[in-house]
Amino acid sequence: MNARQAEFHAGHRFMKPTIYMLAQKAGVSIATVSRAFNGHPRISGETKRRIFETAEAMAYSPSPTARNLANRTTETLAIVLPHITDPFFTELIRGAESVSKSRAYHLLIYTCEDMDEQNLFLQLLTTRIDGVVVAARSSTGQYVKRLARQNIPFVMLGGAIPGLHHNKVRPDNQSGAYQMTRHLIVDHHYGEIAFICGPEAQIHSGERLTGYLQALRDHGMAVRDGWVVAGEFTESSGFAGAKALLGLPRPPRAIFAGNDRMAIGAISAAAECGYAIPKDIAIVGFDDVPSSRYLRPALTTVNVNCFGQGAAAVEQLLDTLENPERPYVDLIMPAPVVLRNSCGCLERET
Amino acid sequence: MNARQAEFHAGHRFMKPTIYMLAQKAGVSIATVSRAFNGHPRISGETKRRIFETAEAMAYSPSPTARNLANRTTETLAIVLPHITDPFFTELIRGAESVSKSRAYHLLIYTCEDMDEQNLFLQLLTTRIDGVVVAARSSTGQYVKRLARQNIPFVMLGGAIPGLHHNKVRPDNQSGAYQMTRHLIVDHHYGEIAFICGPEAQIHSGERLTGYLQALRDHGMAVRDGWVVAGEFTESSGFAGAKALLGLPRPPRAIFAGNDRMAIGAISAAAECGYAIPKDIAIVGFDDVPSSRYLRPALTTVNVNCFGQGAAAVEQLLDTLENPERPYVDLIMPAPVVLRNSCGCLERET
DNA sequence: TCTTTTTGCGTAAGCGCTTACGCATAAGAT
DNA sequence: ATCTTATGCGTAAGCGCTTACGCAAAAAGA
Repeated sequence: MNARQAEFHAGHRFMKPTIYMLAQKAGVSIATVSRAFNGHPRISGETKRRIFETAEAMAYSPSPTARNLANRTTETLAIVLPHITDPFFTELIRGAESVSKSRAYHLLIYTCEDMDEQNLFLQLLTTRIDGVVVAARSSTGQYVKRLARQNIPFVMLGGAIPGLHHNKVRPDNQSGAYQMTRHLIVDHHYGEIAFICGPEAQIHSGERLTGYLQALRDHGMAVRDGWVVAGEFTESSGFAGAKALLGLPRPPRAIFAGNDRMAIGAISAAAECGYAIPKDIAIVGFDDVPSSRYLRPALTTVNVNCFGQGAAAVEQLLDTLENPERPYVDLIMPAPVVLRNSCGCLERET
Repeated sequence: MNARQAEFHAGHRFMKPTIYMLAQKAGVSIATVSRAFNGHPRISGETKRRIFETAEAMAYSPSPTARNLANRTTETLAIVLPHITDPFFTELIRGAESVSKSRAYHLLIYTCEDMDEQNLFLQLLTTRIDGVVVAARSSTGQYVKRLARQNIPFVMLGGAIPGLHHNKVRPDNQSGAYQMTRHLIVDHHYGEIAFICGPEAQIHSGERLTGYLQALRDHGMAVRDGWVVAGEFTESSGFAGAKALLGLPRPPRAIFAGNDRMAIGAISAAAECGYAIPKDIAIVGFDDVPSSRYLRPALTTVNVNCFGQGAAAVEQLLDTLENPERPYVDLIMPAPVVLRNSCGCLERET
């Protein structure tokens, strides 16, 4: 079989060299070739040298697919995100990529953007992955259950699936929003604080809103009608939201945007309406995306350590991959307030 | 063998169901199962139904790896980028993803960020891909040659490898920069125009610089010493570059940043130095990333259709994958100037 | 009714690797 | 010099699929 295969292959024109062809040329068996490429100890230096030499000469490199099949592993992870437009998610990816690379795993990125979630998860099943990191949306649960059923390890970012035990990492959204609101109330004595909320489909939105409301309540402040407006976590929705707020008969003294992108839009809107920030109106965000310090004024926001979340998620995933018996962990990342200028604090850091 | 394998598998606890197990339970041969899952015409509706039913019941889904091996294709593409922090690249990815999804391909994203290029390309060889899109940097050539040697189809984004025939798509950087400079000179009569250049390693940088210089020359304007400063295509380097420029004994009347991120940094710097934009100084960018219209003032820039580039690149790749004899194409994307406010033009679009 | 064609399915040989076994030969121990 | 043990390598059986080939039964044609 060995010889026949080698001959057969040699007969073809552009066929990629296989382990059979290499073995034949190097005058060894395919087992030896395999051992050379896998760093097996019981192989002589001389043989190894010869194999690598011939491999180089014929531009051989082992077929990853065949390897995957024989090894029953792909060394590949996937990360599922709503989209990659938001710096929040790109930072997440950077974190995830950083640790998957350091542990020699490949990372596939999937976005729901131009595909409904259901199809995405179906496609996920047709690819070779060892595990998945899923950035939760409220609708994600049902699909993730499919993964669970197929016994594909996964970790949820920012959410939990009821009735399912699994790894998760999430920022402490509620506390972050609470502290930020508290800062505006207690440290700046702003009386009227509006909130631009993110989309319902994103789990973060609700948690941040809750923190904001809780802080108002705890400090005896009423929630005025029309002071919580809906946004989409995008610049344009932040812009629109702020315009609406500023068009109110009695505009707020501060705007708390549910994320930094909306804060950026809100700042544009306020500037366009002739408001000085933070003198006339304070605007703060949430996420602390890298560019928020390059805004003028520099954005006061809540740091959720996007990079760290991505990194932690992959770390957990790889840990349970290596040790399936390992108990699931629920990692809650602290979300500290980062004071810059847009709230009225005066530090200057660039 | 069939029966033995099935029994063997059944004996294990958590082993994923294989085609053998499914075939046994459904009372057919593995060939029939395979045919059912591949939409083969010569199979009865009844049998197919039964197979899918049992598959559903035992949560079977065919192993992608085994399929890949048998089919000698992976339906997976890779895209190699310097990083994903820049919206330019995320748009590129969006474009690439959009067409690869529509043609039922998977897309792997690779960044050089925390890994030197050489390792990245080595890792690329250990994954299962049918082709690669490479966003060129000046150092990329040598590595891409390796791909060529392994007969892996690829297309270059923004650059060409000398001595190698291949597909490429690139923006018309030089013409875009030329037109933008011309706009500042001819339409606004700005006499002193500085340029913040991108890093040498990125091919775009040089081309844009060339266009800028050419326009100055064509309009009889001298290039003043110190008016071309080096940047890194990041906000912070744009900030620093602008600061340097504004600290000059005779600061420029306009700053042309080599990309939008640097323009954002430059705007911050100018604002911080008390300059009004565009009244005191005009600042323009390059790329037209989505958020540039949410800057205040809205950024005048050059549109390079990042999304379109990514899409076109994948399209070309898939085309040569489907038809290897197809001649290589060199697609040059137009790079029109987009007039907004930061140059002094007054349109208001949001 | 007797071909001929079509339909539905099974058998077995791959796809290109890994690895358990096992067998010489070389090295070490006694 | 003899008996272990270690070393280097080959044989062959998988990994979980696809598919060419072939055969029986059903459908169509005569």
